[in-house]
Amino acid sequence: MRTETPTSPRTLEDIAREAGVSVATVDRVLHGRSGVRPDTARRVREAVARYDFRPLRAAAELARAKAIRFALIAPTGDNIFMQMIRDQVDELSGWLASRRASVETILTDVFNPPVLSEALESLMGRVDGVAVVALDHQSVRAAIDDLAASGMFVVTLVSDVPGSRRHHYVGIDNVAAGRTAASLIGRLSHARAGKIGVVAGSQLLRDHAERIFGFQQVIGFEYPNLTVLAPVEGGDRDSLNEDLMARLLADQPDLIGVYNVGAGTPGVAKAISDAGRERQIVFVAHDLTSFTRRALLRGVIDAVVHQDPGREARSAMRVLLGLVRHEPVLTEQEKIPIEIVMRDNLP
Amino acid sequence: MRTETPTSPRTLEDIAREAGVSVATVDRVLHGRSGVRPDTARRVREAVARYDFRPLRAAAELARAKAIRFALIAPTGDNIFMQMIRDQVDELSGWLASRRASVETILTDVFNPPVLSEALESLMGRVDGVAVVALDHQSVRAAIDDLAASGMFVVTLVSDVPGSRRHHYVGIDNVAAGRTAASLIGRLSHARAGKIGVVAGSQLLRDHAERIFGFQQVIGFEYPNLTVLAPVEGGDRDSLNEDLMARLLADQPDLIGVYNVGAGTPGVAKAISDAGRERQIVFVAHDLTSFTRRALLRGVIDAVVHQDPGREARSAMRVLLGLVRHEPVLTEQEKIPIEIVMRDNLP
DNA sequence: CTGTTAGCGCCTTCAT
DNA sequence: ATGAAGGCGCTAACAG
Repeated sequence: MRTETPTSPRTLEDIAREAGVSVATVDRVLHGRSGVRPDTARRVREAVARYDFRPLRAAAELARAKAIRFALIAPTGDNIFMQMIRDQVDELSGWLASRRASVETILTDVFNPPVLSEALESLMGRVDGVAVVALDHQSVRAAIDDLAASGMFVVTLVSDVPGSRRHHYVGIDNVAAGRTAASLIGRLSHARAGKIGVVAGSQLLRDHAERIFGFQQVIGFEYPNLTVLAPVEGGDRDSLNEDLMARLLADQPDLIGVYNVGAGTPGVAKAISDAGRERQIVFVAHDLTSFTRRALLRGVIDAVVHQDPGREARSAMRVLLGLVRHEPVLTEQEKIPIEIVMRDNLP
Repeated sequence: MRTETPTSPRTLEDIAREAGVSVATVDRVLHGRSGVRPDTARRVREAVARYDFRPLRAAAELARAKAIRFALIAPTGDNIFMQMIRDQVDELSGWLASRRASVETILTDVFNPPVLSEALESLMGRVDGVAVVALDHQSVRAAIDDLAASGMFVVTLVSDVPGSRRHHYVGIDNVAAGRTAASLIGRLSHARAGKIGVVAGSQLLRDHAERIFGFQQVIGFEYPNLTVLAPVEGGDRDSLNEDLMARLLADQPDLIGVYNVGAGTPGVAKAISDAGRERQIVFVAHDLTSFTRRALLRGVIDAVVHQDPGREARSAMRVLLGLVRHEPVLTEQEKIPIEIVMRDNLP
């Protein structure tokens, strides 16, 4: 049995001949430009439909070919996951170059609203699109809206700014990610009763806040045997996280699970190891890095809730390029899945 | 702080001028074609390097532009996952058409080696590349080798044929998938002791055999409390699977987990539900479908080991197109991850 | 061994 | 409202 998808047969010129008009007119109809009598437009559309005509992308690209400039705004500092994002974007430079496009990476203190919004504003008129790891704050939202209003394309990355006029968000559904972490801890803790510690970077980060929300929701509804302690905030830093975690372990003898919402996982892990509680505590963290990979293999971490930085980087650049070229965004393909990584499906 | 990736500045012609040669010579060097004196080649390469020159893809594509034909060989029958693969490939027809390419889907009895290899042989000279869901059998391997030798590109899909000359395999690591299923069942069964049932389609299918291997390995080494029963084979059919599963449940009162390696999950699920053992048995199956999605939500299935059919379809077509155009395959980007899907990270 | 040149299919002024 | 024609950058056939 066979299903065929024949090659679209002809070119603009064939369609033009078929419809009894010139190529320029076909082009106008194809791009919905004005200046075509409704009647001729119809004839053209019919010819297009009859042959299932699709303009050859390569030719269109070549004919347009203008240099395009993008920017990536990402946090300074040693957050490994953010480094991976930056590296992955850098690795796209070849891909972009062969399309007459380029990215410029701007590192900034993302935790500081005025600094971040100034970095955004500084791009006005200098680039065609920006991908930004953003804090969800009034002034940041305003800056994004400004840029969008000026005709620039804005994509939020990893953490969203929902109220804003950003054109697209590239990242996981963080509420669902929190729920996922909760059900992992719930199911891996064997119906024992006890307390669950939550370590976050800052609840001002929308992704962190959303994860905590989803986490509490599922534990609260489905695991009455478990109690979620109030989240502690360590600013995504190892040293602070280690102190906070050590105190938690000392204060809560019946702690049976830990959820680290943000970065700084090595600090949390160290405190757990130093307390000699590795095997007794179910530990779920985010994002696969060289550290979390080793910790999974050693059994310190039980599961990682992951988002693929390579995929996010590619998606961001692909979406920006598509927006600039007025191509439709394939939402299905651009959705970033929440990945559960345990020892045996380590990629 | 800023990192810049400037747009590659110029065109073939600029490089030619810079190197004091003609565009044709630059083109030759760029594509490693013969007929260039080593010395001039060096000068060209230097100019290319100096400007970090990248040829504009769109122009190259346009200049080459030949119609390309692909085929997909997939199983007949009502296997939902295979339907999804077919649908996803069909949905790429627009993407392909705008690149002067097309796919033809050929349905065949993949379980039958002679039929499958004949279907493969029939493509000889008719298409430029084929993606095939293959049985790992002597005659199939021979057919693949024949096609490859004739200059056709062959990609195996979902299930690999390792000994053959196929150019690429698009699909998950099935041994790792089996290990993943095992550690899910092991960890979700709360250290209880008991038996684990395994239902497969056929051990002649390489993917099924590999999954079983990985599964037994992990349960054997890491969960001494669990015993894996001999796999039963239901040919991926619901009705047969249901019977087999019902018998298993009747015969094994201490059955605490079930791993369904292939399709026909509804049959297995029905037997478990009818026996009233939904809550007591840890059930892990493969591939997210409308059925497994509902079963996850209802709690009948505890976890699904998934591979994304859309991603596989796109990867297969992208790789084939790349092979035909002699572009390098980005192995990193084309790797298909093993996804763990539980209720809370349902996409 | 190297250079010249005519396209590839579409977009975009500029005329009409 | 419509058409004619010159590019866009690269490839490949043909000349030298």
